[in-house]
Amino acid sequence: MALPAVHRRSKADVQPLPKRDAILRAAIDVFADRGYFNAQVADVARAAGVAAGTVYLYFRSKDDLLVSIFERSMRVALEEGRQVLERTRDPRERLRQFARLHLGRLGRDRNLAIVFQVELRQSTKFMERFSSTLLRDYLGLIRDAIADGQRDGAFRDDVKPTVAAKVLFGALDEMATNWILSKRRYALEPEADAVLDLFVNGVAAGPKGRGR
Amino acid sequence: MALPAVHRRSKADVQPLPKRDAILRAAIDVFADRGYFNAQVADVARAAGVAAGTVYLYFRSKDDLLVSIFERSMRVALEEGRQVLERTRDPRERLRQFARLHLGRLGRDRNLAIVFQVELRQSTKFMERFSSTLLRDYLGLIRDAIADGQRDGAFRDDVKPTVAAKVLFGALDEMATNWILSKRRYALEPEADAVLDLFVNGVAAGPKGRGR
DNA sequence: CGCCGGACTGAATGACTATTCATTCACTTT
DNA sequence: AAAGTGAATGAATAGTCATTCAGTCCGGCG
Repeated sequence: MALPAVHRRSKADVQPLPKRDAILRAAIDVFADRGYFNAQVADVARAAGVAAGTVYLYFRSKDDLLVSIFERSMRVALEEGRQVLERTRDPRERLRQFARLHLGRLGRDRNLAIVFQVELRQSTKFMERFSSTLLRDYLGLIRDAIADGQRDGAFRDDVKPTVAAKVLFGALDEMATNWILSKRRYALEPEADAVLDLFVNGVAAGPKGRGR
Repeated sequence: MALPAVHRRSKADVQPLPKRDAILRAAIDVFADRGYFNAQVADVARAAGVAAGTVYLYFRSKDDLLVSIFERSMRVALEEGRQVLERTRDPRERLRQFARLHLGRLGRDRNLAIVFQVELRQSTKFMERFSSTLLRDYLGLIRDAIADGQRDGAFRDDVKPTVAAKVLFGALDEMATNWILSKRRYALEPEADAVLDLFVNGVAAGPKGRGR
C-alpha cells in the first residue's frame, strides 16, 4: 500500500484538477447547446476529451454536474458581490455595481448564461434545491444593501426590502433571459444602468412624480 | 363499461372536447408535480382517467401537451390584457390592472403557475419557440401601454419602453417564481400593487429624488 | 338482429442512455 | 527490468418510456 512519492509534482497537484475543470466547462457548453435532459453524459465526455466513464471519477452523477456548475459560479458571484458592498458605501452606486457585476458575468459567458437562465430551472426539484441556499444568499445581499440605503435616508422606507430586492433581481434576470433569446447580439452589461435608473427613479414623469 | 350517455347531442358537441380538456388539465397537474421530463405520458393518462394511447388521439406528442398548455393559457392572458387596455385609460392604472391580472392568474392556479414558471423553461428549444410568439405579444402589450403613458406625459420619456416593459415583466415574473418556491402560503395578486408602486415611483427617497 | 364506424384501450415495440466495471495504459519505484 | 499503482477507458448492462397498433366495445342503423 505504499503511498506514491510525496515529492512528485506531476499529476494532479499542479493545482485545480485540470480534468475536472475541463469536464465542467464541457458540461456548460453541451448543456447550453442541447439542453440538460437531451444532453448525454457521453457528449459531455467527448467535449471534454475524456471517456464516458471518466466523468464518474469526478462527479457522482449527471445531476451532480449541473449542481456543481451552479455552486461554483454562485460562490464566485457571492464573493464578488460581498466585495462590492464592502468597497462601496453609496447605496445607489452599490446597487449599480451589483447590477453590472451580475449582467457582466452572464454577458461574458453566453453558455454559462444559458445554463443559468434556462437549464438550471428544470423542475421544481432543482429549483428548490438551488433557491433555498446560495440563491437565497444572493438575494439577501441585495436586500441588505437596500435596507442600508433606507437607514441612510437614500431610499424610501415604505417599501419592504425583500420585495424591492425581488423586483430588482427579477428585472435583471429578465434582461439576461431576453439577451440569451434575442437574435440580436448586443452587450448585456450596459443594460444594468438603465435597469438601475428605472429601479431607483421609477417611470413616473416629473420631479415630484410620487403619489397618484 | 356501457356508456350511459344515451342520446348525447351527437358525439363531442356538448361543448369543447371534454376529454381533451381533461387530458390538458391532468398534464398541468402531473407536470407540476413531477416535472416535464420526469413525468410519463402514462401518468398523465392515468390522471385524466384514460388509457395511454388515448392521449395520442388528442395530441401529437408529449411536447405537444406542453405547447398546448402554453398556447391556451397565453391566448386567454392576451385577450384579458387587451381588454384591460381598452377599458382603462390612465397609464398607471392600466399597468396596475395588468399586473394584478398577471399575478392573479398564476396565484389562482398553483400548478399552472409551476408549469409556467418552471417547466416551460426547459431547454432553449422550448424557450425560443415560446418567446418568439405569444410571449413577445404579451411583452408588446406592456410596452405599448408604457409608450402611451409617455405620450400622455405620465411617464418619463427618457426610458426605452422595451426596457421598461422587460423590467416590469421581470419583476412580476420573479414575484411569481418566489411565490411558487416559498413554503409560506400567501396571496400572490396583492403583491402586484407593491411592484407597481416601485416600478412607477422608484426606491429613491424624497419627492425630488431624481437625478444622482 | 347483425353489422359498421370510430372512440378507446393497453400490451408490445423500439429507442435511447446513465452508470458500471473488467481491462488497459502510462508511469514510478525498486 | 519487473512489479505496482491508480487513472482512464468504453463496451455491456439494466432500465426507462414515448409511441404504436391490433383489438375491444358500444351505439346506432338498415
